[in-house]
Amino acid sequence: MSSIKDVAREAGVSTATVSHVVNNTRFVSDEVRARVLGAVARCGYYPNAHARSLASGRSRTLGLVVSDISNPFFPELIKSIEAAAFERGYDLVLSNTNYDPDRTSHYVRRFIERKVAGVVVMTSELDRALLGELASRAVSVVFLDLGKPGVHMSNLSVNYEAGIEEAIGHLVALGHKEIAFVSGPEHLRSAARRLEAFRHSMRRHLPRARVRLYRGDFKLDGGRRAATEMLAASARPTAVLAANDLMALGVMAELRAAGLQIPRDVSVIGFDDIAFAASAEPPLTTVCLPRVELGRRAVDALMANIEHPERRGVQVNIPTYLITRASTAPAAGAAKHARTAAKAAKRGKERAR
Amino acid sequence: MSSIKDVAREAGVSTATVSHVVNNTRFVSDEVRARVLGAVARCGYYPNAHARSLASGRSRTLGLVVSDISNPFFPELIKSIEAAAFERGYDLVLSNTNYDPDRTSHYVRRFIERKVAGVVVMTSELDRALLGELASRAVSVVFLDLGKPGVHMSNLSVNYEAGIEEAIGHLVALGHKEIAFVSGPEHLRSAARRLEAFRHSMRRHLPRARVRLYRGDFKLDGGRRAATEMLAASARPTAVLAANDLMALGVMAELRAAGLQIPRDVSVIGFDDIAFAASAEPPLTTVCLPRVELGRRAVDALMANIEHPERRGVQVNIPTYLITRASTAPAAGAAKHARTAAKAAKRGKERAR
DNA sequence: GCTCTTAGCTAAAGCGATAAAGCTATGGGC
DNA sequence: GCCCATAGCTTTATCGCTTTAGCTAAGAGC
Repeated sequence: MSSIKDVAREAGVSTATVSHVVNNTRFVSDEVRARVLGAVARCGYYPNAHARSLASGRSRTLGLVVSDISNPFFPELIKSIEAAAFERGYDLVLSNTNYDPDRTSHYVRRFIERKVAGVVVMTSELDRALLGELASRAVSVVFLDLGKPGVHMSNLSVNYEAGIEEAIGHLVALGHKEIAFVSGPEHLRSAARRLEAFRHSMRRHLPRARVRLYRGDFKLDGGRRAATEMLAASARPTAVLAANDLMALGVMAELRAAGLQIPRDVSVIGFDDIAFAASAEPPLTTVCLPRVELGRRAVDALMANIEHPERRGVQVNIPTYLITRASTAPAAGAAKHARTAAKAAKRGKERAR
Repeated sequence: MSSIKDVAREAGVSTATVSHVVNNTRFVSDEVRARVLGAVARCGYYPNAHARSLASGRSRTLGLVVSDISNPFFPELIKSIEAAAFERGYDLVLSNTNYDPDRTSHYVRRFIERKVAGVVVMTSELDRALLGELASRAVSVVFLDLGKPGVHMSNLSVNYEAGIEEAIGHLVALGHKEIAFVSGPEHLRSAARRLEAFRHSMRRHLPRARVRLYRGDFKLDGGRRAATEMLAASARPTAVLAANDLMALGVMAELRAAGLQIPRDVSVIGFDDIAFAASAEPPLTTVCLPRVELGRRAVDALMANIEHPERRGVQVNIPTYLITRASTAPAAGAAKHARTAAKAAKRGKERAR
């Protein structure tokens, strides 16, 4: 394919001039500019991005590290990051780590080899050693609750506390005292943060309540299993807060399969506000983690780091807030429905996969 | 950062030798190899991907074009494509077109500039002109129902007919005669193909039935609106087939909100088998479009094109098949034997999975 | 009328790898 | 003992661009 030399020859100018016309890096007279543009069109010239990056030392590429695209939390986030990158003329290289640290470091290495301008880290497998590796090569990084901002590094700090505080406040205001929490995989930082926020809010609102904890997996099934355990226990909680929407949906499905009604018998609150939350049956009350904003601000912060490498990274706070829908209602006596619930639970089991 | 020259100096060899050690492109004595590897480690050497691509003319990058990541059809597909690309040492550049042709061609241009080895096209905004643009620059392409295979181009052909035929057959066996179809946006090829398959199957099974068509948008709301229209009509269909799961879910939600029970009053079948289908209330009977396989085979085909540019692209057939869950039941008033037959079939299917 | 800017271009040195071609011991064949 | 293969490196051209320094002509200043 034709290179800048061919275009230069065709236009009767030097390659430098072609470069300046193509990149608008220097004034070129209208007449010459027109000639160059004509030649570009006639040659079907597309600049070679590799040659360009090699010569300029820059690459207009961002790396994105996520742990699992198929987790409904990510698609919208990725979409917003992709859109922001596109607007700025950056390409996005996607990496899905599947929570695997080896794979993660493999990807980091590739990003370095590619000389990406920056990387957005939306997972916690990427530890401080890897972050250091990136920073030492002047790759800008923006990460999610992975530490403090530093040279080339900005941090997005999600205010889990605010939303969870609102959620617990909401439940307490509705008269709930027996509130269960379905947590995420404990090795995930985001799960730990959510749990911590829950504990904190509970101490504040219901200091003497027993802490009912169920360990989940951030997936539908984890919610299902937690609900099954709840049903098997002697005293059911009147409300459950799940560490993410997927589990909340699982909880609702299992509870309903057991013949309970939501929110009449049990109130359920999720976290994240994935698209399905609003369309669930009943629509799920949930703590919204604004992902579109998160993505946009991630790219904003990254760009600031890229354009001003001398400045330290920034700390960006991402709010969370409660969206009240129909899965929460005033607490009622749970005892009343205990018997029918138990029976229904049996039927539900048979039907369950 | 240190380049191949620094490593060569440090190891006391030529850059060619370093290159051969790093890439395993030629035999190098154990002693020298060890020296080079030592130097690589000491220098913290990471080869510059751009220099490499420029010199070699290859790039180990794939482009992926999708129309909307936030459509639940895509995440799993992307995940499988990403995994296949990673295994082969290729990076994936993601592009989300939002169904916008301008954006799409912008991306194609970038892919060409980047000298991507191949691009996976999972959308139909990318027309034949753009495909030609890619092919003429020796970029391998694999696309979804966008035309015939050709030089550098392979086609993945989804057998919509098979699954929809199964679905209609299933409904007819259950005694349904009034079957409605909720279609997708008509300008999307995949929507058109699904509708066509529906029409064809209906002609086969119920040649004299009135064709009940509702125009949807591939989103939850489209399903909702279609259901609202159904409820408003004088005669309700006894079953509805939606062109994708999202709309099927929307149909179910709206129908239930109107007090109908599924599948007792209306049977619903979706298309795609997104993750949520199995967890819906009731679990959705749907036509599965195996996305993990689709992604894997897309990358396989692409790799074949890349590794054997002289060979013509191939035609890959992707099957679709019905997964029977709990959203379908015999039509009210249907013969009893149909009911038991259907139940038996259902048990068989679920076990088969 | 001569020098000095300045506008507007060109020349050419890299960027960091790959890869074709070339060089030099070493050892086998006879 | 000589020639020739071969193993194992090195030399160096090249990929296609950016970018610094430099060149030239035209107009400004006095």
